[in-house]
Amino acid sequence: MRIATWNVNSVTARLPRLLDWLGTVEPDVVCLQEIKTSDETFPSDAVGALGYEVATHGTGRWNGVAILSRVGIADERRGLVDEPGYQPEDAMFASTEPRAMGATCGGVRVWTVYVPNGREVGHPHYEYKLAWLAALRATVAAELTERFVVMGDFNIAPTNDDVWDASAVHGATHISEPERAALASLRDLGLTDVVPRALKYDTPYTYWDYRAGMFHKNMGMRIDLVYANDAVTVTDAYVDRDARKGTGPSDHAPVVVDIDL
DNA sequence: ATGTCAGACAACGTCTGA
Repeated sequence: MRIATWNVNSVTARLPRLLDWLGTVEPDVVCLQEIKTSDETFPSDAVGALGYEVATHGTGRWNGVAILSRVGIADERRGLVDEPGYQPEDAMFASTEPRAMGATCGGVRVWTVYVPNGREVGHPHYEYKLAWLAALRATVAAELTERFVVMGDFNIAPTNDDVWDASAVHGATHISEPERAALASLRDLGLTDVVPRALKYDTPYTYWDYRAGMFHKNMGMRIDLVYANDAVTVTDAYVDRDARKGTGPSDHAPVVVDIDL
């Protein structure tokens, strides 16, 4: 079975590329992030024409996740256990955002996650990020089944080797010790970081900023991660760097993983 | 590194977020 994760940075803007990519790579299950559509406006018909069932968790302008599957979708669950919300300074209340959902596809319990960015270390959004990761851990702990995979845009580079230049990263988010400790805490549940092959260079980065020619200089980060338990046997994993090339790409490349059941 | 995107709102530019 082939599973994949991709932050598409708007499924509407990316639809032609997404459809081409589905036809070429032929994944069985795809976790999407930053769909930036509501459940009602997700292009389910276009994706469905390729044989995929769709489950979405989106509200519109920002965030949003989805699972596409051609091996069935059951037991959908949206949101985390006691999920924290974000409260901007000018807001009266904190509100939760559509950043996580799970479903059982082809005998594997699959979660797609879009971890909050954090903005800057010490920013309220950074505290939100850490609280959100704690809720993710609690959710995963309660959800662990025989075959389990959580994948998505974690907005954390697990080690300094996963960043082109650790000293240049924005506001030191993505590389801070508390963020990395949150990843380690997830692994402590029995999950393994499935590190993909790079298709070019020796660095399996998954994200390159749109600006300043970062992609062509290979100044990127590995922040799109696949965490699987031991019941999942990985036979191959790669970053589909080709999907970051050309006209109108997302700023993230997909991670594609082949597993034996 | 801060050079690009995307979406919403009401435009034909400005804001927010990444």
